[in-house]
Amino acid sequence: MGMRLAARDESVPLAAAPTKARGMSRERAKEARRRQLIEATIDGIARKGFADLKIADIAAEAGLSVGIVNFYFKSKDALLIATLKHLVEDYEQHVSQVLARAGKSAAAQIDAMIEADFARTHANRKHVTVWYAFWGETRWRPEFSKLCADLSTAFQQSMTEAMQRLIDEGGYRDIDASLVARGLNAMIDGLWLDMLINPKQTDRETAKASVRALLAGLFPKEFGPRRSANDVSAA
Amino acid sequence: MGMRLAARDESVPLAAAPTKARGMSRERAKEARRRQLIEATIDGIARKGFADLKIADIAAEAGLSVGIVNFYFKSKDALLIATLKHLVEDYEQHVSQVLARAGKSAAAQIDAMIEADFARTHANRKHVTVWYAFWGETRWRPEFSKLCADLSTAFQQSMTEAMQRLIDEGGYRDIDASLVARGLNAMIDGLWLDMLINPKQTDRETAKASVRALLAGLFPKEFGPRRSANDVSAA
DNA sequence: ATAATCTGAATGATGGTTCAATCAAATCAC
DNA sequence: GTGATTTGATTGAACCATCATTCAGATTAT
Repeated sequence: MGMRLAARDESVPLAAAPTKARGMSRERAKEARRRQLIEATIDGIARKGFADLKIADIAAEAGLSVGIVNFYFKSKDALLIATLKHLVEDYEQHVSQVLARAGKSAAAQIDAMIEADFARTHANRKHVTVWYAFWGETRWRPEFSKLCADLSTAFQQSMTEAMQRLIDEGGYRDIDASLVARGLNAMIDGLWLDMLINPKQTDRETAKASVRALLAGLFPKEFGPRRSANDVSAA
Repeated sequence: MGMRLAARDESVPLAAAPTKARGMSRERAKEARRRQLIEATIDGIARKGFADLKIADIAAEAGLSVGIVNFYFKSKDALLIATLKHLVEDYEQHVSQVLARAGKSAAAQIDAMIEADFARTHANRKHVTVWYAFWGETRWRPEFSKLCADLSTAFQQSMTEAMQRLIDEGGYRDIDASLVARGLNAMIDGLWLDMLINPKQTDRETAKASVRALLAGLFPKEFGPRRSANDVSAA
């Protein structure tokens, strides 16, 4: 390898490197930087798109230099995988929290899952944009694929269980819990796409109303027209 | 501009250029090549993904040289836009045909739209893959965005009209046609995503069954458990 | 003969990655 | 404690591989 020494201009001082907070252990500081770069990647995708996202964009978004990315992640690809992993974990945690806070009845749990999916913190333009960017690439990246499939399966399972409980307790006939749960989850993802493509026509509230409209037909006792969301949310 | 002359090896003959069929006018031949390149682009996206698709891949897929792409399209971007336009037009035509063949009752028309969406020719791995690739990029490409939004709006409108007719004629109460139509369309898109991410769990038939399961709850007379798809399909 | 079509090597721009130099924090020596 | 030394973190220019695009020349159709 030949010389690649830079002729640094001594008259220009280097930008002050952001200093870790006092008392923060090196290990924790390292974790914080990784997190910072992941957040910058999310913002970067939202701003520039998946295809146009450069390492330089991520660095700029984080207020750091380009070299730093390969110091904390072995490649751009590894950073993208870490970012999707972060999104998945964040989403799982969000749903768990909402479910734990909700009433234990089957209807309340289903309602909570819907609320979780359309919460302001997650069903916003930035998040939806980034999720669809990843989904668009999933097909050719096995690591993306696995993360998405596992999340989808887990959510599907929770929804099916709650649905089965609702069917059993409510004495409903001729309803396949698994099919309905799959349709419901699909509808939620599709409504996200709608919010992405037609934000004028579909907002969070309209989307939630759409989901409830279909639930009302299947489970009139719990989601019927005379019952409000508050009724089912109460334990 | 300096010389960029190639020292072509005269001993190797150029590959025979595919010749247009006899009697084909130049205008038609040109259209055929454009179409060929668009098909190659679709195959290329399906095979390599949006992010990794090179001009060389498209040319190879079409069995032509790299130079040809910029002869028929002013840029790679223009080719991608033409490809999406082709997909949109093809899909619109497909839906029109299926609707025209179906019975005129509201239920039959709704059923036909579902059948159209899950037809073997369109709800297959290749098509779904490519659509999601485009959707993933839509956010940052106004041309993509407009094409997708227009298609979505048109389909939404047809579905809402049929739904309203079903509600009026069937004497249903407390059902908002627009909300239900939006939910239904969203569910279809979401089931496509499911087929993409979890192909083992979700195939065309399961997906259709999911849609019908929800419709059965809302419109028991037309889609209820005792009625088969054939019943509503008949005029 | 002329125009349209087609080829593929050369070009030039772009952007991921590397790495020598520099800075900052932690540890050590006393 | 204070200065010296080691270790870790950060920078950004240089490197280099990768394409989209161009275009001189070859081929084919009219």
